[in-house]
Amino acid sequence: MSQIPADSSLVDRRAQILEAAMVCFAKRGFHQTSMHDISAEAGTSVGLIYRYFVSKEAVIAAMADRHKNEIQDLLERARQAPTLLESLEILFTAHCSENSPKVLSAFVVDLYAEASRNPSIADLVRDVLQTAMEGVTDLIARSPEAKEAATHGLKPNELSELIFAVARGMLMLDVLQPQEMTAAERRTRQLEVTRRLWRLLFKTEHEPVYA
Amino acid sequence: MSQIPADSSLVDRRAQILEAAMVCFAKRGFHQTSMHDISAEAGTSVGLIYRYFVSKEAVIAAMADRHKNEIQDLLERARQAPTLLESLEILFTAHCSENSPKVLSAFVVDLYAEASRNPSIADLVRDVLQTAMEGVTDLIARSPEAKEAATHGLKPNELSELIFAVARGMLMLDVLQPQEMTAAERRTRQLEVTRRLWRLLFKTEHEPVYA
Amino acid sequence: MSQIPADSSLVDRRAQILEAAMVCFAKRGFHQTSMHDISAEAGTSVGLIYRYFVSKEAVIAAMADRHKNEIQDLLERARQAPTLLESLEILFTAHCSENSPKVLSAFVVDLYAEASRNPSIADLVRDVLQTAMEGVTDLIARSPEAKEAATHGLKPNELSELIFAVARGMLMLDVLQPQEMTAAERRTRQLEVTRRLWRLLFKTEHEPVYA
Amino acid sequence: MSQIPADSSLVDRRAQILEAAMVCFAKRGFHQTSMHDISAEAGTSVGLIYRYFVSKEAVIAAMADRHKNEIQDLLERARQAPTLLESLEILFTAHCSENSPKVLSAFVVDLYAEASRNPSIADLVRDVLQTAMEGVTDLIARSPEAKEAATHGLKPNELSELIFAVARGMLMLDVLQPQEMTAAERRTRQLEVTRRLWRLLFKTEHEPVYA
DNA sequence: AATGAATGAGGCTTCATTCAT
DNA sequence: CATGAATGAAGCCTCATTCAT
Repeated sequence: MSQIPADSSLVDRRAQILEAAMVCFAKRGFHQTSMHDISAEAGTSVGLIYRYFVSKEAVIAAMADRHKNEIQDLLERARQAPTLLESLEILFTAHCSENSPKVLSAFVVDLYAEASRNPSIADLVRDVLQTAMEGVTDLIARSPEAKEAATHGLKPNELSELIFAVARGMLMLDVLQPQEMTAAERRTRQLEVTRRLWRLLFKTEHEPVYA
Repeated sequence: MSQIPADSSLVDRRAQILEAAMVCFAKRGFHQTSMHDISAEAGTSVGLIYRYFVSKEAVIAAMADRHKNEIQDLLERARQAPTLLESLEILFTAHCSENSPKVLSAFVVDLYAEASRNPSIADLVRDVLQTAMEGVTDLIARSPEAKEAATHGLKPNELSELIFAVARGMLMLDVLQPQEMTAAERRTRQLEVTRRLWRLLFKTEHEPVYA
Repeated sequence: MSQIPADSSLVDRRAQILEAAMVCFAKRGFHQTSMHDISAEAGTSVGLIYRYFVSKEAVIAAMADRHKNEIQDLLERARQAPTLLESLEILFTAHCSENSPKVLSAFVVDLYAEASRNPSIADLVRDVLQTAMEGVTDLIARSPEAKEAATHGLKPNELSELIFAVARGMLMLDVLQPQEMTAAERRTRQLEVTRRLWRLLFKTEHEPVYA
Repeated sequence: MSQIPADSSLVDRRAQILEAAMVCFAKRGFHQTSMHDISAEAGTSVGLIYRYFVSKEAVIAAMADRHKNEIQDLLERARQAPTLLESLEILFTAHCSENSPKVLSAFVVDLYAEASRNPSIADLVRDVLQTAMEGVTDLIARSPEAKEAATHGLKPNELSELIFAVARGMLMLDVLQPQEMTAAERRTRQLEVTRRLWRLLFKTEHEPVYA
């Protein structure tokens, strides 16, 4: 029943360490997180991390890479959604999910901060962004909502740029929310503003019903 | 009663150190910047910093505070502008200025990252944001453009929220730009997208002419 | 009673590991060589080394012991040589041989350095030295060259002491030679000076012809 | 009375640390000596060492440099001696002196070991050696002992080479001496063999009287 | 027998902070 | 006021050694 992956331990360990690193990075930031913090969170020894990562730098890079994959998965899931607006919602509320922490706003902001001084991180983030934006541009181009509606003379990629700008801006705002706020509350706050743009852009009369 | 030295060395020194700190923080981030880095940039000794700031933490806090003042000054200047769109432009291109570095995108992103784990910074940033947004809300409320135009049924504060979200989002994008890009180029890039929203919101037919 | 496996895997493994250790030790020195270095050079796992050696210390000790055996073999071969000078040459150019590395100058110098702080190594090195010197003393005592010639009133063991001192001194010089120098070139350099002493001591008129 | 050097603290500290390093290096070798060892021996904090040396590597390099200076001083003192043999004795018994440890045999052997894998150390040691040998070659050339005597047809530099080889070889032997042996005893042992060569080379009938 | 994942102590280095001058 | 030498805790990383498989 339970499938055992061939290279289980190796893959699992890496993933386990990255999971722990994500928690620490989101909580304390890259450079306030010590290798000891990560190993403690992962429940391993410090030395073990170096079996899977050459350096702390490499953990950060791998983390960034994982983020890239998460976003790609997210994009894939977004593509499956029946309507454009639902796609956007999937894409832009992942960081307000109760579930296992995959895309956390504090982490993303830190990632951009890191990108500002680490060219290889900058390249990666730019790449993620471009892929995601192209995905959304594509979604818009295919979307009946966007087609029918007069989108104010804006081209799909221009719409996409605006949508991503607002999403990033709201994610940035998210890190200011008090710790007490639940994921659901934060999600509501995010969508409130973001949807306002979407409506505007796509002149939708009737909103889809979200769970 | 108490004499306030208008430009005493005390004030100058503080400002000089903060100026140096800003350069370092933008270049390396808060936690990669050492006190020695700051003192070297300021051309003073390490010990001197401790005469004006109780700790590194305090330098960061003061830095955040300086940022608050910068934003308030900016807001003041924005209020002087003849049109709403010009006001917005002043407000949201300060970080692409050639001049002495007062509002730098890398610094702002770092500030938000810091806010995500330092409640007192978070409070301050929230405060700055609220003040600025109220200012813009007010500008919108008074603006003939916003009044005349059908602003899609959105209230001034809702418009303001959108405008700020896009501005933050574009600032975040700014840190990804390659180092070689000049301030002017980055400014163009920022405005290109941001103005698209403004036009949309305010249905302006004819753009103001910028230099 | 107890069967001694002539070339059992146990013996081979040990030898294989020691061979690898010699390469590493000569290249990096005892204490810069990690157990992983040795296992990698030997093409085995780290754990395996601990099946044959109780600790890294033990590898060094065994290495020293191997050196002792090498020197004894060398001495034996030296004894077979037809003339005293040929014997000496065999003895004192082993470290300039192209062949598999058995006596390497860098290793020997490191061994003496180690001896200076590890009494058991010091004992062993002293022992090796004494055995070899006694061997040479004996060779001299039996040698017609040394007998006939007026050896300046020096006794065989005094001659031997001088010969060994110069040989050690030249070996020490050998480690300073640039890496590019071939074994043959280094050999020439060694013999040039060393032979000068031999000639002096034994007043040989006609040199033996070396290859 | 006591002269205070202008840049006392800076020079003193460096010297103090190097002095401590020499003690540690001679006792444990370069790579078994930790920075903590050095700081403890010097009676300072670990961090302070980094105010005067960029890295441990730099301490070793400075140490090697100090050695170079010591040898040059020694050479100068050797030049002052009335006879060649006295000069040689000064030069080749420095490492058996009771006084503050300036040239220690264990350190020198370690230095050669280090030279075998660190090209910049090798360069320095080669340089020291060449300077010293040229000095001795010069002393020989000027020496009446060497001139009058038939030096076996050997040229001054050839004599010098032999003398240095034996001296190095005896220094190497010195590290094998048990710890209990006093400096005086070791000195006697060194000279016993070394002088035998000198006598041989210079055919001196009457020895100078040593203390 | 053999492997290599795992451990954790310890080494090098940095850096916020203090304090004598 | 100002300096920068000094401290020592803490961070990153390595490595000898163990042990489950």
